[in-house]
Amino acid sequence: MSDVARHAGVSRTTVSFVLNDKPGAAIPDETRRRILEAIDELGYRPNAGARALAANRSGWFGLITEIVTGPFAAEVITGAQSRAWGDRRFLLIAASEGDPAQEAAALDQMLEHRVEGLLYATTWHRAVTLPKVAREVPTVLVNCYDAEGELPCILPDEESGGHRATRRLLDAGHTRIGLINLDPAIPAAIGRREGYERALREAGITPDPSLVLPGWATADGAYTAACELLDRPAADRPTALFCGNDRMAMGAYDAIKERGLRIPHDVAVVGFDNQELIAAYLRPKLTTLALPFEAMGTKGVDMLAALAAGQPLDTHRVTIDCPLLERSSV
Amino acid sequence: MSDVARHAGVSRTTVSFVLNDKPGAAIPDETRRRILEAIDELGYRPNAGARALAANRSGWFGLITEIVTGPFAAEVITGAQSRAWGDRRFLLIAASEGDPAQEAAALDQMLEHRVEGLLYATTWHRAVTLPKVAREVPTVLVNCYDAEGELPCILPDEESGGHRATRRLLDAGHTRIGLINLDPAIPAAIGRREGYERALREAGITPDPSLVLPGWATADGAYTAACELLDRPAADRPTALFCGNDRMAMGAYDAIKERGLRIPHDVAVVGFDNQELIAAYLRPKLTTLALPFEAMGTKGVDMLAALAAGQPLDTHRVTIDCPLLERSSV
DNA sequence: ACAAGGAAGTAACGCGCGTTATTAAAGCGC
DNA sequence: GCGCTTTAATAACGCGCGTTACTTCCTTGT
Repeated sequence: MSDVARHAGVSRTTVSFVLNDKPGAAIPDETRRRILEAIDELGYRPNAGARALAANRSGWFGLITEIVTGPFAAEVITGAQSRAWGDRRFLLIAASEGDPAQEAAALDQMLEHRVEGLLYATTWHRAVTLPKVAREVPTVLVNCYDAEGELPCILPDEESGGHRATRRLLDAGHTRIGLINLDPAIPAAIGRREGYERALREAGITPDPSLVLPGWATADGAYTAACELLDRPAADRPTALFCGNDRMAMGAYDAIKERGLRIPHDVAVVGFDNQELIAAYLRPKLTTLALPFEAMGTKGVDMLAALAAGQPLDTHRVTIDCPLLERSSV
Repeated sequence: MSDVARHAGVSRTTVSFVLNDKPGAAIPDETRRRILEAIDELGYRPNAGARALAANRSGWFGLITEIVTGPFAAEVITGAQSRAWGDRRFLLIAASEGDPAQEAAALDQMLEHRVEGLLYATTWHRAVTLPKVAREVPTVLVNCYDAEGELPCILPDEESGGHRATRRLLDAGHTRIGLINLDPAIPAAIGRREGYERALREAGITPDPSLVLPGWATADGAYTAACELLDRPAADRPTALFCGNDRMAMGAYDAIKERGLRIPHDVAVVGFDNQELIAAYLRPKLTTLALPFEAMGTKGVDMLAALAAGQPLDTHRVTIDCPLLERSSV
């Protein structure tokens, strides 16, 4: 920077002023031009670390995920990344791999790097408890919530997702709709079932509990559940299946095809999660709901930016819609 | 740090010495203990940015990928991450999204952050040309190579992968093995075919070109190719299919099942890429080869660390084996 | 007794930059 | 010509730390 100043025949301070567009500093166009020219000629590049030190503003946000591998974390990263870079902020990413020791180490490093905020994302919607050092810095939870309800969090709107899926099947003329659910105790299963039942009631149909079976989040479990539903007498048999996730839809597909039934003519299927590799390559392609991971990532950075700037949050608990992706299974 | 020094009754220099285990500095245990105690009591945490500035060693490596989403990039990140954190180095990750402007912007930021090395990873094995600013810093290519052959690169060993897959099928007793290949012009397709033919020749079988069909990297293309192979007269019909990737194996599965043939009893299948969501959930589960993305990521960081330390590289072009994952389709 | 040498610790500079207070020059009204 | 304001630019300090050169005190050997 001193070289640039010398080259342009000004002081280092002046260079700093044009570099930062310092408001209140009166720099004639001619001087500014000379400086920019010198920067260009010398190939000068400001040192981000030194700027951070001097300005007491690191520009870093931390992002802790359970696993980096896996489509979900990657989407959160993508969303957070794009939003952060656009704002000239940067993401220090770490994976805890579910190991508290690694998580603590990651947290330590982040604090040493003086992150201005922390994003904590989980693979599936659930409750978490953070180490208390995390309180030293603004923190936002993504796809999870803390039991005490103290930290702001961003969650998928499971209920409206369940409603939207069911509604889609109702619109296609189905009235007996089976729900092959996840583990019934987890928030996703609870919310989606609520949405499912609300959609039915709104259509004047009383939800039939015998049409709701757990599929235990596996293709095999869903296959078993689907077999049970499809082997009922014609009058009791559902003409559509809403599956808790896409892997389960895969199992359901097998059960349906095995019986010589066609998708979607005989049985329609809606999945959940939009795992591209499954949903887009099943035959026929699977209509499913997407978990809004990318949107959750960008929203997380937004909230962090607000918190880091000392602004209050309008909402402590944000839910984001799960959009329906139409393919060919309905 | 000054607070810690005052609290422990020593100078800041001494604190720095114990913090960095400065060799040659004689610190009595008693003094060291007092200092560590003060650190603990005051909750002192060194400022990573300031250390980097003073030591003139940022500790950052840059990682540029085409897409963050998608299983491949995520694995590279995982591998690089774990290796880097273990070495107290950190990864500044950016996605180019295939956009040269974004790529240039990312590169700029990385250089401003004074990365000590750059990892450039692509989604599929191919040639690339980097912007020349990338030459300002040690660079290693991952899953790609530069046409000039100047930059060190890490590539999957496609040939040995093709050999291993074919060998597995030969060992299971198959002698007529169909190859439903990727776009025949890309390095992956060429290498794998070479390995396939070498394995056949080693088993005393002359490769039959009519058994090699392009599947164009899609499930539909592979379905078509598989149909063509399976509809041949029994004597010409392959009893095993080696598919260019797992999505194509999916298409092959459909063709096989449609004909009432069983996997693996009537037709065995081997895929490539190990896309967990497909391979592990197809029924039966798919035996496939894994692209060693994670290993490539860790190796990349290793090479970068060596380069950043000024050590020469033993090999300019590293290939890494593609391990076989046995499941139930052979 | 004294020199030599090691142990323990420190003052002071510099890393690359942002920022504040201050100065010097230029413009303006009378 | 003199005061006053605006414009243009700078010297100097501090951010939090690593490091070098230097000082002081204590042993040890003869």
